[in-house]
Amino acid sequence: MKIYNTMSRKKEDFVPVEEGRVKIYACGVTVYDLCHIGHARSAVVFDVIRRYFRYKGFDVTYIRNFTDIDDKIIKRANEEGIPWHEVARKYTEEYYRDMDALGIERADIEPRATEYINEMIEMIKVLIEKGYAYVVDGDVFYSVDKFKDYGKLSHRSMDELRAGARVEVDRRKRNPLDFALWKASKEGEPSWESPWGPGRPGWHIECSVMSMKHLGETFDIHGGGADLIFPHHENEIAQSEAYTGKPFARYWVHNGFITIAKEKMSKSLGNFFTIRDILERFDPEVVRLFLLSTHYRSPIEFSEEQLKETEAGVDRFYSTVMRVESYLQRMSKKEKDIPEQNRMEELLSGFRGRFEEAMDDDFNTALAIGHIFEMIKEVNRYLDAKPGGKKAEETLNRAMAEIRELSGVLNIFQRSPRQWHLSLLKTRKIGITEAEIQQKIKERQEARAKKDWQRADAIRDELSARGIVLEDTLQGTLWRVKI
RNA sequence: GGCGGCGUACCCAAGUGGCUAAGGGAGAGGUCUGCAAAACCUUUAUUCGCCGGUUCGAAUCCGGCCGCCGCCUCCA
Repeated sequence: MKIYNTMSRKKEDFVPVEEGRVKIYACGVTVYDLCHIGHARSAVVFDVIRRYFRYKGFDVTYIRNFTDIDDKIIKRANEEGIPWHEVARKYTEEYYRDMDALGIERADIEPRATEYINEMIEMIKVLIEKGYAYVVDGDVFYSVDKFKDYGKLSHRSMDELRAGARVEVDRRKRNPLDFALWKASKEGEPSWESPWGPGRPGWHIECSVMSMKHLGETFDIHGGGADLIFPHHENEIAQSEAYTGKPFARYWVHNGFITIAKEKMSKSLGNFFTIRDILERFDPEVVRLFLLSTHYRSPIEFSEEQLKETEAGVDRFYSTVMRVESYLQRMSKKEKDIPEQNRMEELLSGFRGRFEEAMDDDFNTALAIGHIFEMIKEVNRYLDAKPGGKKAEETLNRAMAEIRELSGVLNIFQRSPRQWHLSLLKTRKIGITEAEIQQKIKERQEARAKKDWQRADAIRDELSARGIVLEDTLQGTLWRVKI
């Protein structure tokens, strides 16, 4: 497997610290508000990375943290007039609601910063002892000048960083780039006792502590959104490596941004869509496929248009499943020699290899999805040749099983066509039940039996006006939600 | 200002030295159908922002130019 490492700016062969095991730490969210689609991207990307490692037979430990104490949470608490831990609790719950919907599996360990205050204090103590940190009025700062490799992840020298600095300088810092390990709390703010007085941890220290505690001093993959490269991950490296004297993470994996009108989606620009907003109008599987249709490091331009196109893609899959199921129900038992049989078998036998090749190349989900759609096309083509007999039945079953299994690694295409369409009925807010649709189909069937085309078409038009499409097949009439 | 990335058809998007430049969406024509729908077939890039260069051979490597974006600040 090859993985692009932000540290080396190259794709590297993946060699785990411990054979057969992979330890992943991905930075999660600060729970102070609803998540937007950018958070969803990061979560989906690492969810797939984790699933793919597992598929490859690795014993995976995956950690995703929650930052449950920081300035934004405190600010939010003041705005809403509730305690800070209520804010954290509430938005952690909302996070799960969104991520569960998107098919993101829970991480193996989901640590919260506030559960590790003591460990953070211990680590800060050692950093002070080792001369990497200093105390000023109850604050503790990390001294970046003491860490010779500072800037190695973001590929910037200290001078370059300083030259571009746009922040107001805290005069108490020895170097403007020094960052807080511990922040003294002001009156009324949440605080924990520490050797430096009451305060709370800086942002970066939690990830160093929690990853080390659960994954050891050196682990395999550390990642998150590309905006975390500097300063967050740079600072984590400085803290952790100063503390242990060992390399922190071996592979740094960062996902690209979601853009709107070519600009990065962000809170401050106000150009963001929450996951909640989007799930009001699109099925979660559509969102998931959309996010995986582009390589994880490239930017994705978010648009309604693109989601609609993706929706058509999901529907294409489930339509094919419907078609296969319906065909299998009453296909001819007679063996039939068709040229498509060889073609199908050949394509099918290479499918898994193509899928893995794509995924082994830095998790190229876009290409992998391309291969899945190619197989969907081939299955349809095969059906058009009207194959018959035991061999055809086996071929169809095998093809669908394989498509299902490999799609499962991406956690897409796992439902039944019926579930998909029932879900669409809900998402589209079409006020009609399946029973009502079946009733209409029955009425229309009777009209068709009498060759009363006018009546039959009227029923179909009526349903069509409500967003339901009917399909007459040899095996009966099927319904779908119009895409 | 410094550092980095991107520019592939009408849209999205793989491909980073050599088979016909994947796949999806959209449009047009056709097959199938009572008519449809779905599906399939054909069609829409002799060409990969532009200009040079290296090479037997480049979308892929090098140089220049144009355009867009990101990071250097909290941010997924």
